[in-house]
Amino acid sequence: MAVTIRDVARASGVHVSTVSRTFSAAHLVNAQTRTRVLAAADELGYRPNRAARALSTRRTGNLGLIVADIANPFFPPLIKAAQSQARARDYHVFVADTDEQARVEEELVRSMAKQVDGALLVAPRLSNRLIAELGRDVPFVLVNRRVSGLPGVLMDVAAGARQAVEHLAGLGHREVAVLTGPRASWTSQEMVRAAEACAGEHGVRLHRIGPNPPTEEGGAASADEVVSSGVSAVLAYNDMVAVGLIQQVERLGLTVPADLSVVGVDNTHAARYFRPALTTVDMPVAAAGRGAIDLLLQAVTTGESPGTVSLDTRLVVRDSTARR
Amino acid sequence: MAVTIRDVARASGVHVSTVSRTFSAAHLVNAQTRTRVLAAADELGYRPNRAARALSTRRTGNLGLIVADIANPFFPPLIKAAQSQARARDYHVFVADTDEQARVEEELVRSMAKQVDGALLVAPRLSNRLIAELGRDVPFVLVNRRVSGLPGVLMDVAAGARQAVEHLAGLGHREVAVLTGPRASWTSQEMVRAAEACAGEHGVRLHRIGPNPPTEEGGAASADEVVSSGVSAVLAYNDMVAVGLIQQVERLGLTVPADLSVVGVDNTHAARYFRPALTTVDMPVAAAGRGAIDLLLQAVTTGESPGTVSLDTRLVVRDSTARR
DNA sequence: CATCTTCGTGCAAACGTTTGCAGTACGGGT
DNA sequence: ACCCGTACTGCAAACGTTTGCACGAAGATG
Repeated sequence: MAVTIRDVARASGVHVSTVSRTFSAAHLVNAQTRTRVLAAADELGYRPNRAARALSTRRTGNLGLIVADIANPFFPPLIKAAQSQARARDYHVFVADTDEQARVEEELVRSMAKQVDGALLVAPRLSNRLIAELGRDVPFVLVNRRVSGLPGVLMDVAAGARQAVEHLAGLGHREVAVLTGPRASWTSQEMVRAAEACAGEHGVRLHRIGPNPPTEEGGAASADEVVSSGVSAVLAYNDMVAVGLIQQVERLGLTVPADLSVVGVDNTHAARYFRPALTTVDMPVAAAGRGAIDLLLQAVTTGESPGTVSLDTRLVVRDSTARR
Repeated sequence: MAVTIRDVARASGVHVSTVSRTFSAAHLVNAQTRTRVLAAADELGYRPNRAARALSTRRTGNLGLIVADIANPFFPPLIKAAQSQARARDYHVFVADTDEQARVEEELVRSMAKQVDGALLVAPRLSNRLIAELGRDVPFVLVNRRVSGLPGVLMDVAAGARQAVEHLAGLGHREVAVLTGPRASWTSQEMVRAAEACAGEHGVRLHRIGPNPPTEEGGAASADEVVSSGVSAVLAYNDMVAVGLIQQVERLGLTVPADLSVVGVDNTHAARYFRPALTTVDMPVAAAGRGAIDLLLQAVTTGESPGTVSLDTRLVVRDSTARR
């Protein structure tokens, strides 16, 4: 039925091993034979069978990519970049979605472990301990999570948070709330840590409100607390939270940015077309996706764990923040 | 290294074939042996090797899912639904992104063909002829595209478009523009066809403007033409186009919906939080994803092509449309 | 000219499953 | 007592590759 290496061998008058080598180690075969084999392969429409190859080499050519929620606009550009980077290296990517649940995440990792050469864990919700444990089964690269001994790509959200707080301080805000994200989110922890340190330096009092689900609903739900806390500015865990918050406080009769300044994080597409357009921390999502794939493939092929790389973030000022 | 069927066989004192059968055809093995084997497997942490299985059965257990652009908010909920449906049936899903380019799409299908048991083509940009041709290599299910002989899931956007036109007609609009999408988009064709028929019935004149890229930029770019055409209402190819259009016409000094009513399509997340909140046609995206996977697995396992199913759409009225 | 490399190729044994076939044991029907 | 069917299990040949090893033919070296 399907055309195999054997058909190609027959058609070009060489042994199957030679055909195999023309595809997997071209330099080992004579240039003339190679072109002959390639011609025959092309003619017959031969495509190597990855399953068979996987069986021999113990490499599947597949990578896993686990995210909390594909529908969260933070992830698609990252997935897209990772995907195309992997494809360029002739790897396929399984994308899986954990619905923000640590249990599902663990289950996914376990079930993927044996069928991929490595996996990307993006903003995982698992405990460090469990991540380290699972990391013994499959090569991992973490995105936005730091676990000692495991390679990772971090977006330096701390720098962005500092810029945000300075920006707000510069606008005269002295009482600022930070809406934290999921408890297990490294990004959230970093953000809060940096914001607190920076607030101290600028004479700003920081109110911590959270944890909040990383969604519009999460933002909306904390509107009351924000209002009653008397702050004049908010740094939200992400753009969706910011949007949810803004909508709700406007329903309560406030205006953004006149009555309340709001800063988001992620610089998702939505931040640009929401009204007021969101001041937000830009995250280098595509670069992170590409970089993570590079690290992962390095780990997979060399067997040793590459280090951790950190990418810059920066504040993008738009219309949701104003002088107090 | 990894624990294989052979280890389990040894540990439980049976032949490998019996172990194999315990996992792939449990009814063929004695209940006692089965529990013994399962115990051993569990103890050793055995997981069947899918590549090896694929080699024997000629089934990979993988499905392909090809979309035009993961970052287009229309797709993630569909991907998510398809993904989880497939996972529940013990299939894995490769997601790939064509960047809206037919050539890339063709290449992707070809390269996936031999490594998946079937593929979902969502809103493909390829020609019918090519789709039919590629369909001979792999079982396909199409979403939002009708190609005779191939199974598909269609969202009845025509019905939604009719409702939209009736809605606008009811608000007193007599000159309406329709911003068409990519030339190869079945959705766009359906939408225009239905809108035209319906416009005729309600004494509305329909101006066709396009094709437009299915993005905000696409919408923004057609703002001039919309304004100069003198229409009082617009039906846009999708929500992103609608948003882009609205932003641009507001830059030109108009107000939506006071000066121009705009209807989107897709009912993406953004439609809800954009200001003005978008009147739009709701698409049953998750249901389509699940349904498409079901059809695909049916095609894969029975070998015969299931039919085409059509899902309802409906107009959701929000704040971007008003009486003329 | 003998010896040593290098290069290109073939041979055959893996890789971990599945599955058609054959064999055994047992219980029931005649 | 015999035969047959059923239920289970083992045997071994696939599935399509890769890869260590061996071998022969040149070419290089002394």
